[in-house]
Amino acid sequence: MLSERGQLLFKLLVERYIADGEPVGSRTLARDSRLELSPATIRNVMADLEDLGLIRSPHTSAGRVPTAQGYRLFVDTMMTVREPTAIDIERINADIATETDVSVLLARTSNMLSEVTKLASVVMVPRPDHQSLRQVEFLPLSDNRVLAILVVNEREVQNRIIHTARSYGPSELEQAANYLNQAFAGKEIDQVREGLLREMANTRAEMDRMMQTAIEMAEKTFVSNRTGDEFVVTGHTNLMAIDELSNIEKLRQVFEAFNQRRDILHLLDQAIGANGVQIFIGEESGYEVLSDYSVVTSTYGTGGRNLGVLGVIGPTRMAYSRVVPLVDLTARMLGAALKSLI
Amino acid sequence: MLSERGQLLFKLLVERYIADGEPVGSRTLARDSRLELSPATIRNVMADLEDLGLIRSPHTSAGRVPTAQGYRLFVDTMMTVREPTAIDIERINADIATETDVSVLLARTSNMLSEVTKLASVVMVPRPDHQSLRQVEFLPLSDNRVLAILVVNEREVQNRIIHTARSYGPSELEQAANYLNQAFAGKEIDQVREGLLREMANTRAEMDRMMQTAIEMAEKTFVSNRTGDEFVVTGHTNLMAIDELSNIEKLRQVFEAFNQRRDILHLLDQAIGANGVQIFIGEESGYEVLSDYSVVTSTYGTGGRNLGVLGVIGPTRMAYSRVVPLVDLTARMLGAALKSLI
DNA sequence: CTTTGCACTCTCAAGGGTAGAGTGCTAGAT
DNA sequence: ATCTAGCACTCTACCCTTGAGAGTGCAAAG
Repeated sequence: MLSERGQLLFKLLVERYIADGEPVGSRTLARDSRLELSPATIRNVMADLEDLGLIRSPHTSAGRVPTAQGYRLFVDTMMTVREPTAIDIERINADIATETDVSVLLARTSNMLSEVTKLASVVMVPRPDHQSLRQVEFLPLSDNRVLAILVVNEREVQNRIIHTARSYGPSELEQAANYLNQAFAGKEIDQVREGLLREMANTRAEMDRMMQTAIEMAEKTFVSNRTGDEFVVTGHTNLMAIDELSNIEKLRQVFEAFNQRRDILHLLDQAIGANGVQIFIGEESGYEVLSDYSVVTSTYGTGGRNLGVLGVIGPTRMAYSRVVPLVDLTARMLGAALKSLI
Repeated sequence: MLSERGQLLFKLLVERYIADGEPVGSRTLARDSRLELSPATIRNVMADLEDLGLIRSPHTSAGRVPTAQGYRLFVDTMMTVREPTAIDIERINADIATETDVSVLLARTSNMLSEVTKLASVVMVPRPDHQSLRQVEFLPLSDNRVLAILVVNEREVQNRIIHTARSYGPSELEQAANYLNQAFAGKEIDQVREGLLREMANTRAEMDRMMQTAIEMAEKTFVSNRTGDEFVVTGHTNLMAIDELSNIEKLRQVFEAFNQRRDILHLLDQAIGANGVQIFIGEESGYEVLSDYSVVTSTYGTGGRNLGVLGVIGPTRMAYSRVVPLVDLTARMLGAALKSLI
């Protein structure tokens, strides 16, 4: 179905096109291939490749460029990855290994990745799949409002302002907090609410004022706040410098997609399922806006657990052989860095 | 120095150019002006305006466009502001008046402003000029680290992780927190540290273990964190749709400026000095990247105090008469909204 | 002071011509 | 059976020209 020679020439063509960005003609390919074949022979092979849907001509006399399907074959079976240079590794290490604040770390990783690849980079912020309560605290504010401070997952602080039916005094709130801390510390936050409601049913009759306070507070505090996932984008301005993407309207749509967040998140969600590097070429991502773009993602995590996804977005003819190992390496180093922090 | 007629025609020219984006010729202006003057006469006047540096021709046969100096004169002395439409007011109100979370409010304001003006919008996040401590809490973490939670300015929660020389137990930390809360609640955070150091000097001899703990905690917790100011940018993709800015490299530089934040912050800092709406035309902003852009800002605040700056960035030929009142209105409504929240 | 008339300049879009690149096909060479 | 050479053909990109249109500045007349 695809001869040895066909494969070789196809690979060369893709590499050449990625390097130059110009459609590749038979003469060029003949020269490159060192096969001592005439351009005419090459043309026959190229005609076959075109029949297979791997390459196409932008117009009659303009060499060939890979199709999305062609890129797919290339990255799947014939790409020779170029290991990151020592300089790149050093760079990645310097930015990732030293940072100790998680959210700064993620931002910095994204930044580093977009600078090293010269593409737009996305790092998804991990959504903790469990939130165990460590401590809760209430402070009265004016106008029947209470500030609730939760410490969750050992070190993460959340706070929210809750509106209450009546005003509560400091000591009432303190008692309620004490009770909740004692009864529910270490429990999953989702379970706290349930637990309380059960408690309430059991002790309905003799419920004292303190318990009532605790229950009102908890009801309003422990509402689920599965905040929609977040992600960090950096280096999207790099895309403006890439000449074949200078279709400004198209570019604008992609930028809008970053802003809208919905599509990008959905795309990243797809990627979090699989382990390791994944490549979406052109419309494989499922989004029309990305038709001229490819997305290279990798999951990152500590130990066996996937925490999130990171990746880059660039033109379909990005240098996969360089980008893929960079994304992979970054993901692994980020995972390692997080391991020591979480 | 500038005749009545000169002024009239100049104003017409600017308005026309802002509306169309095409250089304005003498014939067009003659028709517009309803002055019953021939184009030739108009030409003479235009020659004068050109001598004054208010307008210029892009090339020999292409009508005239306002210079930066021209825009300056226009906005200073002859612009007739168009009051925001009821729809705009409604829109602004809907987005601003209902939000109760400050940071969401600012983001939403920026978003609304860029949508209403179709330009890029910036809202600077106010830096509180005082931070009074309400309460502090310590939680032990692993590896000689302690999580400090501060409640500041009545309702704002900050937290930081501090590394300590030895490990502390929960009760030690609780005592230290109790002491600090009792001694320093309501005080300026900057003063807490000083106060503690003084205290330490006084009681050097008989300092007990609890006090030592309190002091170590406080030293590490109350380091100044005048976090550099922040701002929110939205709608910068709007700029891509404006045809005269389709010089992609230039646009890229402006986007980079948003990312780098330094220049934009400095620009906003300039604006926070003055009260009310300010207009920076072209390079008046002091930044070369913004040479084809104008910036319209306004300070916002509650009562007499300026809390921050917001504004829009767009092409020099933006519709000032519409944008200026919108920025002004937004700033005042944001100020009002904040008043009820702070 | 204003207008008319006119020559001039410049841009923009359309048209035509050419060079170059690359193709597909066929017929002959290996 | 496979490869090559030759060739006619197609298409783009670039350059040049050309003409229309817009707008100008100037001089002379109203």
